Amino acid sequence: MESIFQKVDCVNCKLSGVCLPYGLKRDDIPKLETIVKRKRPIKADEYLYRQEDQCTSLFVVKSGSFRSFIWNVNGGEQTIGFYLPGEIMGLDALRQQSKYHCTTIALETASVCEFPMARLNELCGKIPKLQMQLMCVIGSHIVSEQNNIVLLGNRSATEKVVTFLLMISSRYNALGYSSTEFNLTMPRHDIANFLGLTIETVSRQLGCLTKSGAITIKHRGVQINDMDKLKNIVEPCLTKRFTS
Amino acid sequence: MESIFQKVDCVNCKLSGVCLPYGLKRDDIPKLETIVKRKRPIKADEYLYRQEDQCTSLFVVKSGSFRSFIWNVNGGEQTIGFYLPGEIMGLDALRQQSKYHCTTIALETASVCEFPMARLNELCGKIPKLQMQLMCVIGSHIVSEQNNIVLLGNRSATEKVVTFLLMISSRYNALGYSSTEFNLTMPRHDIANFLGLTIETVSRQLGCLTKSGAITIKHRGVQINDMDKLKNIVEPCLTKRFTS
DNA sequence: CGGACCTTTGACCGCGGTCAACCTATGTGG
DNA sequence: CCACATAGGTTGACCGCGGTCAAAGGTCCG
Repeated sequence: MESIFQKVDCVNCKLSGVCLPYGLKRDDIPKLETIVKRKRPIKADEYLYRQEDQCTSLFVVKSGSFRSFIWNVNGGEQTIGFYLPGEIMGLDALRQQSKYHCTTIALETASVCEFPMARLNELCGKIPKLQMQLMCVIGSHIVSEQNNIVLLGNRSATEKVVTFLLMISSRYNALGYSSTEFNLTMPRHDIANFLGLTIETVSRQLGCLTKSGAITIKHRGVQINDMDKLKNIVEPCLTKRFTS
Repeated sequence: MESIFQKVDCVNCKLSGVCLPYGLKRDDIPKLETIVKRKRPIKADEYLYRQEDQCTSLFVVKSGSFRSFIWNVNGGEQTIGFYLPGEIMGLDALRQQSKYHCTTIALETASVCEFPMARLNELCGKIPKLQMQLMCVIGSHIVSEQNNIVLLGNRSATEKVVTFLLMISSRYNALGYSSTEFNLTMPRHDIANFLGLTIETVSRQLGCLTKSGAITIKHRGVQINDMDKLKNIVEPCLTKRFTS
């Protein structure tokens, strides 16, 4: 039986600019590669980890996309985030010896790189640059969670949906993909749940945006026709205060 | 002129059980103490740091309480969290060389311990236990931010207000204070803004809870008379699933 | 081609926002 | 000590956004 782990090659990975090896010296990268596990592909709706699992590893999306959510006490779920290539998952695992605080599943066929926390911590002690990059990645994650809180705060349904589209757009853009034409890999249900809205409201908002000509929607496919119009919806009076 | 920094004594600090020195060997603690700055008290409404400031330090609340918020583009603010003694602030600073992503102000006269990131990172390389504890503290912070997202998701005004009271209650309890009688250090405006509600709605919800006998409110003072009633509001059908 | 699932669209209504008035606590100056 | 001002908090009346319920259209499976 073949190993489920594939050969790891961080140097030639397209995501090396945003992942943990970033900034490392050339001869430090092999040290990191030895602790990375690259699992076999994960199919749509398969669990990456569950809320009750002992948490031991961080994960970085290599391809595909994921969704994580928390079971609330009534059995319902609250989606807390979506993850695209290069993004880190399982940061609750920083508290070693504890359990994951959320469940993460694949939205489509996907693959990840797995970093066991114990060995990563150890390596951070030896490679200061790795420590710095880990902190940087964690900091970015915290900032993006703060942005989610702002998104869910005092915002109308229109603002939420538009902000969501713009967030996805800029994340694809950062990966080198088109910022104006992309596919939503998650069903409406997940978007609605994430935004604190209902499926119907999301659908209606997308309908309105389509009628206004700002976007074109075909099922999961999104095309942004008027980026400025979208930005003006979430930032009605763009002052000079933040033009830096 | 006297130094603005007071003598640091982590060993005798009441918060040592939740702060960064936790788990360290006795002779490692002085090393940490040398990098901590303890600033003069901060008065109500004074800034601890601002959104545009270069970020260089983490802070732990020593006494008093804080609120942090993000300016949105329209000039309004979105409160993203409240901080009680022992809680960590300024984690956006993990991305060194960047700027704080939110602004933090004191809700009342307060004091903090300041940990410069550069020196803390350095020390983490030398003291593995410190690295572990830092990761643990960061992990807890991330988990609590995830909980905030769940709080703001698909919840009614009643659920939000009750959850807020229970969160504050359990945090005071963890500090060794009463979980049933405490003062809210923030005005209604901040609570409402944090929960994505209006002042009037928060006030009405507190009014209803008072009428039902579950709580007694006197201005900022809260007394919880029926903890179970509150818990049942946010967890209507408490199944055996999570009784662990 | 049938069936399951996802998505859209419409009609209705209730929760929570908005506006306004009033109440309460605290502080200041005469 | 009271008169007054100010900020924070409460309460009521009204109404619109978005949730709920229902039904119909689309898409992707086998």
